[in-house]
Amino acid sequence: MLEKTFNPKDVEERLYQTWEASGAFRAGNKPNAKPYTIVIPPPNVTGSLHIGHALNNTLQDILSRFERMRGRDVLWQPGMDHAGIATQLVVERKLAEAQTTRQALGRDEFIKRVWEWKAESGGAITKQLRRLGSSCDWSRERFTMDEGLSKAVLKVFVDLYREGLMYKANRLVNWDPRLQTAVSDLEVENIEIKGNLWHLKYPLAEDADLFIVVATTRPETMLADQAVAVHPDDERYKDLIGKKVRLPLTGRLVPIIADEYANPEKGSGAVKITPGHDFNDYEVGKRHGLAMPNILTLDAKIGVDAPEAYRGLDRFVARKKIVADMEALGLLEKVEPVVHAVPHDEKTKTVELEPMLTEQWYLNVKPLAEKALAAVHDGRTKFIPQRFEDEYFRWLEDIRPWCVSRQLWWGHQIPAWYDAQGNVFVAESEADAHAQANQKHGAEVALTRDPDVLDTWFSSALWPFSTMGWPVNTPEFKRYYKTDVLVTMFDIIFFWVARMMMMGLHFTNDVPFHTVYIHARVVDEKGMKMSKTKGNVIDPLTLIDEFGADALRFALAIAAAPGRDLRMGRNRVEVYRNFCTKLWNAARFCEMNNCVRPETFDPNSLRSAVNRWVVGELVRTKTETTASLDAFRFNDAATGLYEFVWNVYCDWYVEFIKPVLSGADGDEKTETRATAAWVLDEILRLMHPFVPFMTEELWRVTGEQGPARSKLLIEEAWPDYSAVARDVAAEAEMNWVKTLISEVRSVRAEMNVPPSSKLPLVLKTASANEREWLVRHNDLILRMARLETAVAGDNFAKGAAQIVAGDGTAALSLEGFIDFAKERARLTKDLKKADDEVARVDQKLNNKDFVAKAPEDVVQELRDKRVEHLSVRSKVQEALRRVE
RNA sequence: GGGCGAUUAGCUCAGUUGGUAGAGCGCAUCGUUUACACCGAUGAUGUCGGCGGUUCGAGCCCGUCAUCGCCCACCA
Repeated sequence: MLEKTFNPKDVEERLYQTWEASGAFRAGNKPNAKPYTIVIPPPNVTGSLHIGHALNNTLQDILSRFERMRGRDVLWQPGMDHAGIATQLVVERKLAEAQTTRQALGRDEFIKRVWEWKAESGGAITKQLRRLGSSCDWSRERFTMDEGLSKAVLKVFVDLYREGLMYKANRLVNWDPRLQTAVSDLEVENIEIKGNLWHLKYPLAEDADLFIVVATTRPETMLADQAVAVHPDDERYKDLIGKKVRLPLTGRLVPIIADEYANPEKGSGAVKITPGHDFNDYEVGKRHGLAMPNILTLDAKIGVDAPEAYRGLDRFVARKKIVADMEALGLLEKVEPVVHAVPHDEKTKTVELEPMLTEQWYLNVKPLAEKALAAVHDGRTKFIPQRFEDEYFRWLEDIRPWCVSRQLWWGHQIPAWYDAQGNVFVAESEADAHAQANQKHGAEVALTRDPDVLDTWFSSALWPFSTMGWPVNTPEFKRYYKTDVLVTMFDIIFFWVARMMMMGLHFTNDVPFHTVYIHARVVDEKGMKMSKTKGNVIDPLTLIDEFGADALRFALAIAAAPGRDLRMGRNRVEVYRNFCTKLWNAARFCEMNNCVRPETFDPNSLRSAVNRWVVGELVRTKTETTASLDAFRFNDAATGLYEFVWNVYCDWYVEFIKPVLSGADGDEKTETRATAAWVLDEILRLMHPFVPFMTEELWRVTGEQGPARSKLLIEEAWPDYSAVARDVAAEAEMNWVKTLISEVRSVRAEMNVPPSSKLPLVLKTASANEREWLVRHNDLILRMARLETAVAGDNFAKGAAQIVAGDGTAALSLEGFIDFAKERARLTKDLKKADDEVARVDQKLNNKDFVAKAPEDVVQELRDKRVEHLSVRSKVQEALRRVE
């Protein structure tokens, strides 16, 4: 028995456990089937499920369940990312609460604590993914810091080093002074802030009364100035090139140089050059062989190489002091307020990053990028929507070396060891490094390992194949790689997608996936990006608690236009909870009317038109749903199902069959019960990828009667209706019925008769004055009677006939009406088709411009067509007359 | 500065090769007659952002402008 309402809380957990225990999620269940693989974008181990995850995983789950039902051997590979910086920060915060620091614990102990923390709370997000219904193969869950994945990381690093692509270099890098680590170009967020452009006077060495004015937003860097640059063609400064200025505050002499980098239009036209603290100046410095001193410490304070007055000052304090000192010296010409973009850390957006000269590991990604570009250009991997390919191309075409080292503790430690002389030995193991060192030195020497770890995205880049056991050529790797589709968002195309493409192609010689589906970005109801600070975050778990996972999933799926913003709010989920309830109640209707699944059911042998019609609509819906999912049009698939369930099955079909089900027993009633139950069953299959919990529960309860179910719904097959003939006549009849009913509805409105929801019963429930009207319009009655005969058998017609005959104005013969209705529907349709064709042709031919401009043979062809259509038309018309 | 996306009913959005504008929510009126008030019926509401072009015909194609959003670059 079905409860009056569906209570998600009561069934979701139980059903999930049933599924998991059944082994339905496991890959390899169908060894002879074609594999279908999705690797999950691994959530951060520190993470908790947010609404974006909910969308991402709903879509993956829909695909997984759909393909599983279509008979594929599905591997949905789950796992988590160690998320270097994020995780380290979380654990450090915990340490701070315990009044200690990672430095106090030491590296090994700290790492141990991180693993402990991971063991404690690391499962949170996977539990939440389960609540959503995600059918991942949990037996294959991976973590980027697992032994196997770490081995893959080591091998990749060492191989790239041996190929000469991985190297160490001392360069200017984006430095986070708070975390004290390098970050990659991608992790820099430029934020516009209000600042000042200070115009500083630098006295010439030869004559302190003469000045050259430089403009800067960062006066504190003048302590490390190495030159003043002017444009070689700048008339104002031509004579000064080669002379020297005496830097105020430090008293150092630096040259005035000519370099095209100086832009005469900007500032004063002369620019101070600080190669150690600015990316452009760094290039200028290299060109002119300038020294590159660093006057900042790693936490962005003024360092020991600066004049004593400034040492130890924070960079912003030093800035104020330097401006004040310059002003006091009369060397501040003017201050101009400017808005300019300043690099910030991407995570908190609160720390200004500092260009810092440090030694880091770099990966020359250029050769890898070329392969990655080619693979998308030649279509081995395609993006949905396609426009993201352009972004991908743009980034890869202009790619710069990837700074892969991070000065953190949590992550994959770089497999490089140094001897006392600083020689580097890169190896997959310490023993191997020692072996290399021994060979070089001819004796055992002490080695120290590089303390740095790799960028988190380095291991993420290997995810599609490292999770399959690579570099070992495992059966899984052979079977499930390459994967089929990557479902992700546009914000990590560069961070992750492009890098997986590069690494995948380089190390496996194949693309990691043939399709990249870029899903929407979920924003709040006002279109604002969700963020904790704004307080507009919608918690998917709260929504699941309130409306059920099914409602949330359907709400996400039906709104899932790729690559755009998706506004999500509570009331949207409510709408689809209502839809789920509607389906539940349709099932209750069937149950109450003893619509039990028959032992066998042949959709082709149905006699009643309404049953044949609903089967046809079902077939159409299945075809469209399949096509939509094949094309990743989740919204179209969901919309089609919504409309079929609500507008076709509930609004029309259920209403139409009520009189039959309440009528006398007989073949028609038996047939209708069977059809109602069968179509409901098929709805459950089609809906299951979207709404897995409710459909599985309905599958279970409806299985309590009729033939026993052999499988869970999750294990069932996607419908195949190739043997079901679509009954065009039944569809035409139903369209006719619907048209007539709307005629009656408008008549009722005209007559001011209260509308009724049970319109197919209009004749039975007619009020006295309505009946009177109907009698007056006997013609319409007859038509209703005829069509209802065709649709629902004798019951309707009898009802109609009773009304009419009861008033003594008409009597009705029922014979021949079925054939009549069918034939008429077919002919009317043909007639309309012919009329449309003729009208279309006429429209063209009546257009003088067209006739004048179009080529002769085209016009003649249309004339011939017109004649042809007219002859068809007259034939059809004649046939129609005969029938009527 | 360069690029991309959006602009359709009060709100949120569909609209797949150009052919008479759609849904849900909301609103108004009515209705508890064998599933469902998390419901049913009916109804009102649109110069499809502006202007120009191509076409017999444009929400859809082209140009241009406007507003909003995103990405990249610059950062003296």
